[in-house]
Amino acid sequence: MAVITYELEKQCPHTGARAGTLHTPHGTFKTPMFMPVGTQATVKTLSPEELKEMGAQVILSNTYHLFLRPGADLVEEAGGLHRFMNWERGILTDSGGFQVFSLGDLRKITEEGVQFRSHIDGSRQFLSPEVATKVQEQLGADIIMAFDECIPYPADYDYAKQSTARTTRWAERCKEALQTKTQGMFGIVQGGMYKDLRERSAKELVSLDFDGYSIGGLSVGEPHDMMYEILDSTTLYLPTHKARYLMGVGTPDCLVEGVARGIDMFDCVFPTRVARNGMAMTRKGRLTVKNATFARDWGPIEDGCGCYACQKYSRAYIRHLFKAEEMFAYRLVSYHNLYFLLRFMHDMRNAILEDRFVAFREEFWEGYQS
RNA sequence: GUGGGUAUGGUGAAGUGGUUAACACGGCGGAUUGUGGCUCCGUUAUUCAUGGGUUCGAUCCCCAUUACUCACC
Repeated sequence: MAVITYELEKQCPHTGARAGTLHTPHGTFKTPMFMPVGTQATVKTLSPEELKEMGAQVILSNTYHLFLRPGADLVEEAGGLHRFMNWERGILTDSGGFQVFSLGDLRKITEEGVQFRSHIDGSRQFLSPEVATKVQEQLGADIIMAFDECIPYPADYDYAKQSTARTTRWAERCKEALQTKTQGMFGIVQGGMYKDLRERSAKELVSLDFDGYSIGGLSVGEPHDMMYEILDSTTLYLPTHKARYLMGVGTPDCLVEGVARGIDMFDCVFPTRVARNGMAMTRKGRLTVKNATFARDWGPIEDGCGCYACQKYSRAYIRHLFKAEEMFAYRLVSYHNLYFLLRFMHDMRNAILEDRFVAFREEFWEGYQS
């Protein structure tokens, strides 16, 4: 019996949208879901209590960062990530594959794994399917990710082809390296922007029988339409009885379209990162609270929002905090953005369950300005 | 009171007798999608304290005024 299982509750008859539940050792969660990102064993600026109160279910943390600091041994000694960071709900750890490519300097990739320099102290480091799996076992997340290579965009066909093939071989090695019986593992579909490579990657990973499937290498700079097309030609080959996770996607428009294409899980730094830069997310689109036009705006970030920030503080006050570079500014907008997205996913799920997802999608696009 | 020095955008400051007056910070916009709170991009002085003069031409040279500043009494 697998530790991570997905149960399909309802599928939209007109689109690929699905509502379901995800069973994990730390609880059963509702999908489609958005997973806040807590890179260094903390969702920046927010406490676990706050995350719970806004309805966060699974959060994502990071192998790459925790491997470098404080180290997997230390987290294991602490009793695992859940105890270390005081989060009793679900945790998913990214494998480090993406970070090695986006953060590490002087990386050298071989069949064996990736050599890179730490972005913290420049020291030489090495990650491979076996190391990443071992580290993630020590971290103790409910869901661990296979070690992959995220192909940049654009990438030529030959490179994408050989990289994707290697990611598949690495996935196989991750599966073999996995020892624990209390953690599930997802494989990551790659293939760049090439449909045939996506198909092949998906089919090969499915044959390895993972607990769920991630779609990686998207939202890396390609046009949205291209991403949607590739999504369509990927989910086609994924089993319906397992969770599908679109990595790194988190703007409302992409979430709606991702859900419409049968995605169950998403994660993204977007809501929390832009929050720290003074941008709030709303149903109508982005709102740059630090803009001068809000200097004397006494209303909340978003009318009708039930979040703590909107209940208690004005745009004018939050703008002031940003101009003064006060930390509370980051907290308030991070809170709002995550609350907004979690609420948004919740609403989408209900729409699917109540057979009105198509209308939900239409209404969304009518009111949203990207 | 006497003698000297300095006056350039919101701030700190470069600069030259001759088309569009550096740069930094700040301000104002924008970017941000498997997280450095970082960063990146664009924009921001019809004008060089005020008034007069020299000159074909003055932010730059001369005079006066004003302000600030240093030294001495």
